[in-house]
Amino acid sequence: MVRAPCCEKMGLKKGPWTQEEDQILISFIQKYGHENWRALPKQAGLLRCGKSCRLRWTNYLRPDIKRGNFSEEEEEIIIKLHKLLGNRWSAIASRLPGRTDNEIKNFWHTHLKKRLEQHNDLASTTTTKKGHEMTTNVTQNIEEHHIISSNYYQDSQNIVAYHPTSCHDQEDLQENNSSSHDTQSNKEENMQYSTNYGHGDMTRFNNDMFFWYNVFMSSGNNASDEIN
DNA sequence: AACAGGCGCAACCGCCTGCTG
DNA sequence: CCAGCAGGCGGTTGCGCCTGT
Repeated sequence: MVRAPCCEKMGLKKGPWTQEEDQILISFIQKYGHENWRALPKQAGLLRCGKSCRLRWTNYLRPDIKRGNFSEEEEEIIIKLHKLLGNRWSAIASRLPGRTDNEIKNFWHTHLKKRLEQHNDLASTTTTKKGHEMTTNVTQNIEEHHIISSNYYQDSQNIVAYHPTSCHDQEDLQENNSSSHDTQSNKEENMQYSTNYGHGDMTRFNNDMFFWYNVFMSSGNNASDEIN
């Protein structure tokens, strides 16, 4: 399949957006919406490609974007969800109203990644010293559990992500807030464990189900607080 | 005061997926 | 069923700012 030519081949502008461009984009979207990103810059009189406009809008100009530092609660949620979902930033962002995938991705790479690495170093030395003594920190519980759960992920041919049905209410709520979020993540929200667990795996399945249910409920509570 | 290196973040790039004709 | 298009996603880059020397 041949890829459609992008900005650079069309003589369109690249790089940082000016205030004027922002203003044009905002007022155009407020008036006409953004049904067709590719046609939008032409209609709005912007020398940008549609992709660039979409990015600028979703990551920066959208009115419902929450700017500023991440709260501790948000950090916790990101860490938890990253353990669960991996680098699927849009899926993580869909649970943090007002935060964009780009923002979360940046925050992860600049703050949390390092912090967790340090934390892991500490944890490993602690474990060496104290054997299996573990704190009751939720993150550490996830750490342990991830070993099992990541196997489910890796075996994606048969096993898909598990989300408790109780999360669907939250998803429904968030659909209004983040309409731009992908069909992929929505799809995943609706996924259930497949029935590929063998009979002997059902205990593990139930334990995992219970564990992740708790994780989601605890993070979900925080998220719904944000919404309400 | 000047410089170098690191950091943070906005923006870009290329691939993937879903939709449509 | 297939090709093309548009939107979305995650990885990466580039640049301005900050901090340490």
